Amino acid sequence: MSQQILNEQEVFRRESLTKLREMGIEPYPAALFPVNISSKEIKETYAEGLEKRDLLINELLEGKRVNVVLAGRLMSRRIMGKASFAELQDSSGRIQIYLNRDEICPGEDKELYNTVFKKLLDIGDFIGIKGYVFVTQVGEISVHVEEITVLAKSLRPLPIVKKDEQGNVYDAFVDPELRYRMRYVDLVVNQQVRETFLKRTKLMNSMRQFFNDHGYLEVETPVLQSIPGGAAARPFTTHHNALDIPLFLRIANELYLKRLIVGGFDGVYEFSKNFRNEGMDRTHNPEFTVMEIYVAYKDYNWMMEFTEQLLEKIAVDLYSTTEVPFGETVLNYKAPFPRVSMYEAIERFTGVDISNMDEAQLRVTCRQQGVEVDETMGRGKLIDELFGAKCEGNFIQPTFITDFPVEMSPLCKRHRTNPQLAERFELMVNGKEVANAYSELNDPIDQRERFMEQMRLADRGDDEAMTIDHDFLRALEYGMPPTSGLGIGVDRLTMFMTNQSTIQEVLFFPQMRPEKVH
RNA sequence: GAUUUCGUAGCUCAGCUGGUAGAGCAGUACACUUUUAAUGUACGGGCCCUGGGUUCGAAUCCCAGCGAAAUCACCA
Repeated sequence: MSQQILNEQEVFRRESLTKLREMGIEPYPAALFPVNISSKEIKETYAEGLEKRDLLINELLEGKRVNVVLAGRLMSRRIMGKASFAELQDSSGRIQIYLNRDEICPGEDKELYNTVFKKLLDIGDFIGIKGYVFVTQVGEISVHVEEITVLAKSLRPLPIVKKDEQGNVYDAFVDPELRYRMRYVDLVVNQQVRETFLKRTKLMNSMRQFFNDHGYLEVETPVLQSIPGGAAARPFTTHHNALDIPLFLRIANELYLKRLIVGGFDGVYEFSKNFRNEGMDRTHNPEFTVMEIYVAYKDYNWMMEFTEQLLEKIAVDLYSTTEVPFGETVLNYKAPFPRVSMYEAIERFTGVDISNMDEAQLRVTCRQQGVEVDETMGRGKLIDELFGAKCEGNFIQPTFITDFPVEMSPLCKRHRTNPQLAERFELMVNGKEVANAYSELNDPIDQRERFMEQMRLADRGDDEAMTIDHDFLRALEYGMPPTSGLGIGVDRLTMFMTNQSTIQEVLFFPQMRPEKVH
């Protein structure tokens, strides 16, 4: 057991804790506190229709007196002798509270105000108050406190962020390392961080509602998989002791959802935490969330319409408009979105029509366009590189890119009119991929061949090639109806919908190197 | 993985060409019965990320390490 080294302020707070107990006040009481209103409800309910003069003189208010019980953290104090103002922060926001010594301590004993409130309580402590609503001389809706209860003592000083009348913020808690490592502090102190995460939840709820309204079923599929399929990525590996087998954290849930379509469900979706053992940067975290949905008897054209309706709904649910600011621009999610085929996109941004080129011609074209390529790259990979380098970043407003090379899409049905292409689209927003969808490959023989092709790639040294999943093939052999599937990067979509430029800002607890202990 | 920048009080930050530390907020004490970045007076608070080196002397210069951020590379 190592001795915790306390700074001066932590020592004071522990002393206050002891003194509270000596006074017979339990700093961590067990009983519930009968909260009956939130700070936001008070402000919304009483904001209108009350003349401040009417309310200022409390005696005049006897008839309209509004008793409230609320609780939260003490976030600031302005002590003026026998009266004090403070701010209480609950999950809905902050409200000013007013304490008067002789009202809190009606008898001779003034300890509760003089000692407990003024000395032993600190910023960050949880308290409960009972009192009534009033409006101050300058018009701020406040709570006049009649009873105060200690609910939980805070032993560490919070960063103090102050704001002036113009809304300028002083001493903001901004160090990203501290904010990510101690997200709880970040959330207490930075209102806008809290807003971002509320929007994230709203976004996911909006998606759920959309899918449920269509009658699709939310399901759960295995996170621990013995064959990490459905995507091309390096997995995290683990081991099951009882079975004595290696297991992998899923890199995708696609193959399981398709098994459920085989099983007879019309539409299934899952918010899937996926895990990929790859690099981290401002758009990649080792664990991340993808929403995948599979709908039977549909194709990728249907899915495009479904996707743009979904995105439009999300924007409206979050902002009551389809226009969402992002960085310097405004993204407009008003459906329909433009559809651009990959060949068209490449022609638009390079002036070269590659639709009839073979591998050798493509390699020359790439080099002419200044795209680095090597001899191991096949036709599909070359097109992908060309698109990534020359086109991708140009699609700022929501745009569907359609008809990818079939080699890059081993789980996707061949295009109905061009067997070199796949019936696949990606939704690009702000130059980044947000969603990916297929007319799903349901021909078991073609699927087996595609897996074999992946194995050949693996033998050639492509460590991202997919592993063959025999049970999945068996499922397809029983028959999967024509199906369209869609995957949406929830973290990335949240970034775009909340105007954040790093994934860390939309994950409560982004992956960090372990903190050093000393 | 590469490059660059950063790491000083609980928080936000100063600290020049080397002379072992400052401010604001927060804290402590006192005053103050409607303040709101409350105010006034006084006082505390530092392994200057860690470890080496150069030097009479290092927060400062050099090297290494640890952590973070940005850019690039990689990456369905």
